[in-house]
Amino acid sequence: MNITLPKMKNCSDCPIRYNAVCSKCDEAELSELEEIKYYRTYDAGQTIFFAGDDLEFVGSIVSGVASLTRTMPDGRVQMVGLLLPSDFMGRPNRTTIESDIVAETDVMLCCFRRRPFEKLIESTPHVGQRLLEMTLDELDAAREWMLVLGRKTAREKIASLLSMIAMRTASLQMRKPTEGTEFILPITREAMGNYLGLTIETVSRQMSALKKDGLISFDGKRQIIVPDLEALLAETGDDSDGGFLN
Amino acid sequence: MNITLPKMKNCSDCPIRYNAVCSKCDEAELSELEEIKYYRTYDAGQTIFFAGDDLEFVGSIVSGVASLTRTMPDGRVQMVGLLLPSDFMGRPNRTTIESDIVAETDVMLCCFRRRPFEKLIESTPHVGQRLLEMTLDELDAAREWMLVLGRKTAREKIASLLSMIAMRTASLQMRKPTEGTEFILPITREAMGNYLGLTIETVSRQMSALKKDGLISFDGKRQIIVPDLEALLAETGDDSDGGFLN
DNA sequence: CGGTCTCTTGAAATGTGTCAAAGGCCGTGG
DNA sequence: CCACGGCCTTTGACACATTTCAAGAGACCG
Repeated sequence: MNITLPKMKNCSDCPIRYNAVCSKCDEAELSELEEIKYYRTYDAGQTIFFAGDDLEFVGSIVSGVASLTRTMPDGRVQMVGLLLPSDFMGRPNRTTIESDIVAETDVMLCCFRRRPFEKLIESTPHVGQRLLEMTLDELDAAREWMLVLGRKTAREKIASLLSMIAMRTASLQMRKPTEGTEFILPITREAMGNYLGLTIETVSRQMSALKKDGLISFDGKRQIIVPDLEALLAETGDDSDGGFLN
Repeated sequence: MNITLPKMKNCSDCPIRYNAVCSKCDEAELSELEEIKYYRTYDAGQTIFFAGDDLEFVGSIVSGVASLTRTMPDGRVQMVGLLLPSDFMGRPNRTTIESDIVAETDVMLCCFRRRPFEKLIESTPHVGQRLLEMTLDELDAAREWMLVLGRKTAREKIASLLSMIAMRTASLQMRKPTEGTEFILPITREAMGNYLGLTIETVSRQMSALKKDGLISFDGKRQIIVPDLEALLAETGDDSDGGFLN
């Protein structure tokens, strides 16, 4: 899954300028950041960090999708986070990382070496405040996911994942999500299974079942068409349109 | 499950002074906090906030245990967080709360009305910095739990929960956890099930199985004795002593 | 056009849930 | 002091969803 990487020179051109950890920064703060930032790119499938690695840098996803996964000694894998453009990767004040971080698609990162970034948090409050907000949002998302993992059926899990991606895609495109939506699944069946705590066979079966019931259809393996998002949301087990639509 | 509530007048007597959101504050900052703080107590079983409630205050757990739970429309329940002494409850910059918060034991809170606290975060950086640290730790814990929920068997789930509580108890008592430990389970079987994504019957069966295998024994229903913590850890499916022991 | 990888589908195995009943603990009231 | 009722927990039998094991289909690439 190749995605053209944005070409940029400075922060004002940056596609995630108003969503990333730097979004609250004024011009002065931004130029401080600009001095220490650097870009890195990864190909789909490449591992950005291995669990246990020294966390030499932190940064923002500029484009692409990366996953955080934990692996048990016997090989069972659970995805514990999905990093999308503008999401922050790594954490200050921690020298090692405890999950693998893998580029699910081609990924471009805006990086800061960890130490200088930590100092920057102390000196420029807006970065710390924004990072707190983003971390709280991630915590909410993680908790939402705990409900999915702990209590939902396989069909509800798949519907939840597809709805989440559909909602996000629709909102990026500034469209009312009520009518039909289509999007490209940025992850493989295996990644879906690892995200949802299911085997790939179960993922496949439930995808087929949703298709048979007319809730989704495919265009190829990855392009998903959702003719009626509300109908799909009804399959998630959550409150109908649980606050998403309005 | 009753716990005697600490009697205090000011922050310097506070049992969580060096762990809570205020732990980085100097004297000046502390007296600012002191002016706006107030205490509240709840009986075991009482709900502190209902999902959807207006978040009028935030605060720290001074003593006791509270849980965060989400409930699906059909009644399925998943616990998404367990708040222990010094943990922070609520979040700044969010007007409503999306989980129920329930006192699992008698609970004492140190509260701040939300608005003044939000202002305080902007003015006293140490509070915000500490809150960021604590939130990042919670996020790590939530991710750890996603692995438990998504990929572990019932037996491994129970072993993970018991190990976690045993480790924490041992470290509070400043004891090497290697040899025997005993502790009081602060939660009911139902709460265990809700935490682990299991029914109470499965919890009960697995507890019995662990007992039959000599990994734990009971003294009453709630007092748990762990003769050999490493043996219990080996049942969690994680790396043997995964960084906990040292 | 053969090889590899991902995905789909089928049949059987199994772990956990569901339904049901009984046991233990504890406070209340006779 | 004992009996009663309520609540939490345990245990059993059976049902069922998901996993496991296995084979085949489809897509992509050299």
